Amino acid sequence: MTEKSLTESQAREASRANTALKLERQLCFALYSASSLFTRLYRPLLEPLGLTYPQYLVMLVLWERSPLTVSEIGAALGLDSATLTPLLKRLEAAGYVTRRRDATDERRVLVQPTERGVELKEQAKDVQKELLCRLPLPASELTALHETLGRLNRGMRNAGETES
Amino acid sequence: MTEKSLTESQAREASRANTALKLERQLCFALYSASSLFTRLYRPLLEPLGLTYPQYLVMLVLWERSPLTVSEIGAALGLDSATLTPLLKRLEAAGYVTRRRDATDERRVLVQPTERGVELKEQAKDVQKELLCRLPLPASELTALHETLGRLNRGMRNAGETES
DNA sequence: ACAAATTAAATCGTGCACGATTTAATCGTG
DNA sequence: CACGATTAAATCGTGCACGATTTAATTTGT
Repeated sequence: MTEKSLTESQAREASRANTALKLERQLCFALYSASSLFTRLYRPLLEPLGLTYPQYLVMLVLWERSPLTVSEIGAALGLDSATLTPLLKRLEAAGYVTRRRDATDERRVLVQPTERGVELKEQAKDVQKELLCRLPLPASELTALHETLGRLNRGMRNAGETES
Repeated sequence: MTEKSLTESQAREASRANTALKLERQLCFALYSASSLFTRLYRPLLEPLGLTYPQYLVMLVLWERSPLTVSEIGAALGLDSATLTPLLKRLEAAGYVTRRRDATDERRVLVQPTERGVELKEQAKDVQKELLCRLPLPASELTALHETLGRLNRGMRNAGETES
């Protein structure tokens, strides 16, 4: 390799790398903003139900299957007991869930929607309908986004487990 | 419309609506998880630099252009002074930025990387390279994701401004 | 059967996010 | 010029997120 070709090659290589790094920086902003804005879109609609966005996510999990232990909810959302315990206590205080020790294993706490918590599911559907109207993308794009995020998330979960 | 056809039509309609609502619920999880996992992937790499992820985002903004006022940083990231003021004070305490009142308008505070803060930019590039390796998607998919998120974010920003 | 290891939840400290309010500087209009 | 309106940042209170530690129940190895 001559001096010149080496320099050119290095320049091309550096340029490609810089493009990739720039894309990644843009992705930082895009992902952070998307998550914040999505939450912000939900907040005023959830407020009348007395739910914050993380509380809503927990209720979504519990509406699918219950009772669940704190750890099971945590596995579904990627949260630990330090975050969930106080959140669940607030949901309990609001009358939306019950928390009780599992009789067969006293270490576990079983969480389950109350009757009021189950009723909330129907009101939440109206919120979801309203939000869908406000989302500016066609369903096809939302599906594509969901799939891409799914691949990304699976990969990131692996990267997290496999790390040194 | 006969009883029967009405019922069938309604059933199809309800089914389509339920599919859309389910997609939206899945998107809630996917977006929330993606943002959390992305942050979690960055965290151990940023920790040696003494930066949290939000602090890193602020530095990314300041590396592009500075000095900026608190409001300008806030506009770039969708954050208000209640969040930024303490964060910037921590960055200042770490020696990465300076904060000073704008002489031409004493209401504003100008924020600017210190020499140390500028040096950090190079170390951050190594972090970005490392993270890119750990990301499980090809550049083409990352680009597509960035574009889709861009459309979504523009739309959500409008929806937020236009709301009742 | 029992001690050590493991597991589940709770607790503590720090930092981010945000609505609401406060303080201070600037601007606009009479 | 002056005074009310606006703007910028800071402050306060509440809730989420997470690393690290603690407490208590269960499991494992002998």
